[in-house]
Amino acid sequence: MTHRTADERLIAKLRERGQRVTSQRLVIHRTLAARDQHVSAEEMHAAVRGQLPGTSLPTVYATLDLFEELGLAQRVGTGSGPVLYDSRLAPHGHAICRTCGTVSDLDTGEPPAAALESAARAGFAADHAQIVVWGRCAKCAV
Amino acid sequence: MTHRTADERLIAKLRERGQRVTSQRLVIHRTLAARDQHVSAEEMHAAVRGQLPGTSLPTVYATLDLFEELGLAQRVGTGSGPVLYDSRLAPHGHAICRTCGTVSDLDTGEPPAAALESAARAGFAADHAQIVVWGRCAKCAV
DNA sequence: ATGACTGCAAACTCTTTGCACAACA
DNA sequence: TGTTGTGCAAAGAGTTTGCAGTCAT
Repeated sequence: MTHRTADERLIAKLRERGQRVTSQRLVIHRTLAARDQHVSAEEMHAAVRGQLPGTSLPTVYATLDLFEELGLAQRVGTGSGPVLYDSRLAPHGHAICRTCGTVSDLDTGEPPAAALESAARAGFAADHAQIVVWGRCAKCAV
Repeated sequence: MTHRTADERLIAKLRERGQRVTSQRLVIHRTLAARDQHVSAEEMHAAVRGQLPGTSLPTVYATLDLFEELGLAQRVGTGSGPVLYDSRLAPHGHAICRTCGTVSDLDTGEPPAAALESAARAGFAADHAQIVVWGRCAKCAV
């Protein structure tokens, strides 16, 4: 996806909700899309400061939260260390190393229907599903 | 599983590693097993203080971490709020409400083979897999 | 012009660490 | 008796909040 179309999708979503298009939001969105990888708020802050000096960490947090609400990013809770935000929206999972905490992507395909059915049965309106795998990465293998 | 056999499994694992059997470990283990549900360290602390007053929060954290290493509990990172520990070791998933943060169990069956294969291909030694579903719970549905 | 957004600083929550004492082996 | 484990207090990491000023609309 080009900058142009990615920007336009963000702008459309913001306008739709009467929210403002700011340079911080544009830059953070581009940075997220360019990585196509999970990023922490701190990492995003560091990356964005290069392009837009003075950008604050609270703004990065607020913006990533906003993107999650807009469906442009997905939160990944690892259970240790900071929350990560992922711009890769196609279904995929994450492998978390118990030793070094590194998170890597997994090609897992669609989540099993049983999970979504079980959620629906409980009256839970699911909008995202992912598989999380725990273990030791190649580097940390015993 | 009775108290007796659950205790003995813990004791065996501790002895195996030359670690000590303390009343804190026994009580926390029983409390975790009795709930058969995800619990935060704070919740565990509150529950344990009733039976063993004076138990400290750092000890609860250390003990839950130890149980995870022993394979007696599983860490669940929700991405918002505290980490939860789960004593239900049979494969199941978690549904996390974006609004109220409540986590509920899902009967998801076995994790898809594709996920574990993808992990193995990357040299990742997986010991646990779970499905995480995001959305709105019945109470918070729009 | 006006209200949403931002930056700054401080507060807050959750978790870990350092150290002296207690208690399992 | 020798350590491992515990409690306490304090520090640390990550995230959120309050408020004054800025900027998109």
